[in-house]
Amino acid sequence: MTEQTAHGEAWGALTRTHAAVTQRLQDALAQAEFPPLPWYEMLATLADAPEQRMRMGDLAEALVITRGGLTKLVDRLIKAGLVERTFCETDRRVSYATLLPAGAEMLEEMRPVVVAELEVAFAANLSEGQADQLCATLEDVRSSACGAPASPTAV
Amino acid sequence: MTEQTAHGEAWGALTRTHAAVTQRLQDALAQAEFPPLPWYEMLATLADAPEQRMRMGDLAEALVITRGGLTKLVDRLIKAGLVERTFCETDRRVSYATLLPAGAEMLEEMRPVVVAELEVAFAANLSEGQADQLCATLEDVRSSACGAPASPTAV
DNA sequence: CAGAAATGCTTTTTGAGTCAACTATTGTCA
DNA sequence: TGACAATAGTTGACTCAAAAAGCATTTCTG
Repeated sequence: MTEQTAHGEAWGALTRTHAAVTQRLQDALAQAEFPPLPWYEMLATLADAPEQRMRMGDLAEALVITRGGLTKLVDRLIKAGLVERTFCETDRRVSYATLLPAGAEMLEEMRPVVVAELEVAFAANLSEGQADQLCATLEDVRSSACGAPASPTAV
Repeated sequence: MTEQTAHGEAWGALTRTHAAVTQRLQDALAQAEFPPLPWYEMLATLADAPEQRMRMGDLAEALVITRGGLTKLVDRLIKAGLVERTFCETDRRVSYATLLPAGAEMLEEMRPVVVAELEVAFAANLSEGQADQLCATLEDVRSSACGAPASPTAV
């Protein structure tokens, strides 16, 4: 009766599955002597962005980490020569993380490793349609979770 | 073309959804001035266990953290008087984390908060059947993810 | 057009978690 | 039996990330 509800079970499954897949990706990257998973996610996100750059705040949101955490993550990627910090002409508060050619190269080296692991994790027991269905369901849950809290702080 | 594959999308959805629900639970507990989520998970896991106790190694696996991490987590719960460390008569290497009455009480106080948030996150857009389906699919993915690596270290 | 509020990012601090090394106990097998 | 390996857990050094405070710039408002 840990959670006793079906939703509790779903929550547990979500946690365990996320942990298992994450672990798998991290292990695969580490074994190939590639940078850690957050680096890959950042490179991949920037590669998709217009002009291959993003504002710090937007990037933090995309990567699901705090702004403070992103600042330091970007620092590490800069030190590795994969990314650079550029600035906005019209608003001098904002700074961009901009993908460098070396970062794009690294991304292309890492991508097959990540894709292969995802194939194993997702494709093994799931049809194409099931994967799409999973996506849709998860997004439903996510959007629900982003709403107002259930416990209205009471009085 | 971040991931360009359907599985990449599924991976992204999994990550975002997990983060959103986790954040929601953490916020709700913090606002109610309750202990953090890992404490709840530990209390709930122990409450389900036979004799309300578990070996350290098993508990670590159930909570998806390392043994070293669990040792310290248990230390904190012990300091809070919610749990105690007990020992095995027949194998003096093993120690148990054992739920104390105060821990069981705390669990019952926390449970409604967590359940309410999970209801909102999962029940809002999901039927009962869909939730079960989600569970099953996630478990499939998890079991696939626990298999051997895809990139066979090459040569 | 000042002064105040809001925005964007960084810095600092703090705390939790991982990893590797270590102790203690039990199991194996020659 | 006695040495060696395997298992269970803890400890300490380190890394990573979150939270809160801080600084600079921009926007809003009277």
